Amino acid sequence: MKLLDISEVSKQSGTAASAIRHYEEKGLITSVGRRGLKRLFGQEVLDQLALIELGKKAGFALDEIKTMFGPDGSASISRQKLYDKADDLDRQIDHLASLRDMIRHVAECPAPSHMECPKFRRLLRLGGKRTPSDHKVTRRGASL
Amino acid sequence: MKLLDISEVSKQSGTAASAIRHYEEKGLITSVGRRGLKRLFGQEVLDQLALIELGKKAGFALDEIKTMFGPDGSASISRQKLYDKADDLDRQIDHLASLRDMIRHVAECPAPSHMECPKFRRLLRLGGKRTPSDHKVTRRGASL
DNA sequence: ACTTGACCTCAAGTCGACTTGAATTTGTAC
DNA sequence: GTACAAATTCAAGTCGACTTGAGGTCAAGT
Repeated sequence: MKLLDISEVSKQSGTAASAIRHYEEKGLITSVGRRGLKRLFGQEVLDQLALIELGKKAGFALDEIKTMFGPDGSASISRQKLYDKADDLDRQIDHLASLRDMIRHVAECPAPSHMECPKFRRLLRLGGKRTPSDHKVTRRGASL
Repeated sequence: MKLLDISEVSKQSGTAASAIRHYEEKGLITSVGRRGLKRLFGQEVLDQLALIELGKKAGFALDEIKTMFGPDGSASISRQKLYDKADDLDRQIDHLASLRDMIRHVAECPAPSHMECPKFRRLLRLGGKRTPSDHKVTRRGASL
């Protein structure tokens, strides 16, 4: 298997070299060795970085990402914790959808002040509170 | 209309007093006056704080929230910008949904290593794909 | 042999959103 | 009129995720 130096990894992943070093230091990824001083990485690091990127976009801290998927990409974590995280995400998705609706509404509503618009106020209340009942379909396009 | 002092606002909104002061300093909210040194707020500040909370949950920076809804809660911003934000949110929701699917999958998949599971890799690629407007994401959450 | 440029380490800096602490000023309660 | 809790200001600290900078090392090309 071909080994990559840090600039190669950086180029292919779009992640800054300094960030890659940072991730290694934090234990999210591992270099397979060195040539002189220079780190060498296996191909799998690209997948791991993609995973890290995704986790970050989802708003997880590096430490959380690290515990979600083990250092080798395997799940060393309890099922329950994973389900909890998934539920967290569902909640966060609801928040985002609320805000999106609210913003679209603001863009269209003719009311002089948004706070005077009952629809807006409803959306606001909806976004701030947690209703265990409503499971909205928020995702566009692709199904699982 | 009844006026609230900061501790009342804090209690009713669940926002720390220090945070409320911080928001005022940044211009996201305004106190309507003082009694001695003490700030007095109108009822509307509660709605504004709810709005700020929501915006934060959606991953927006305070400055962004400030420009989204004017100081008085009115939209002083262009429609186009609002639509753009809404689109950002849609994109972010997709990311979250991808990660959620991935996590649920990890919790259930029997494959020895997730990277060996084609379904997992598909989900990873799906979540990692770059949209043209997707520059450096420095902050957690949405760009712009 | 030597210069170059990519890479290294380690410390310190940055940015956003607050929090914390110290010193001070009130309005109210006794 | 004095004590007290609650507010105030302002400066500095914290946390996460990096970035930046200074100074050092090394393999490869000329």
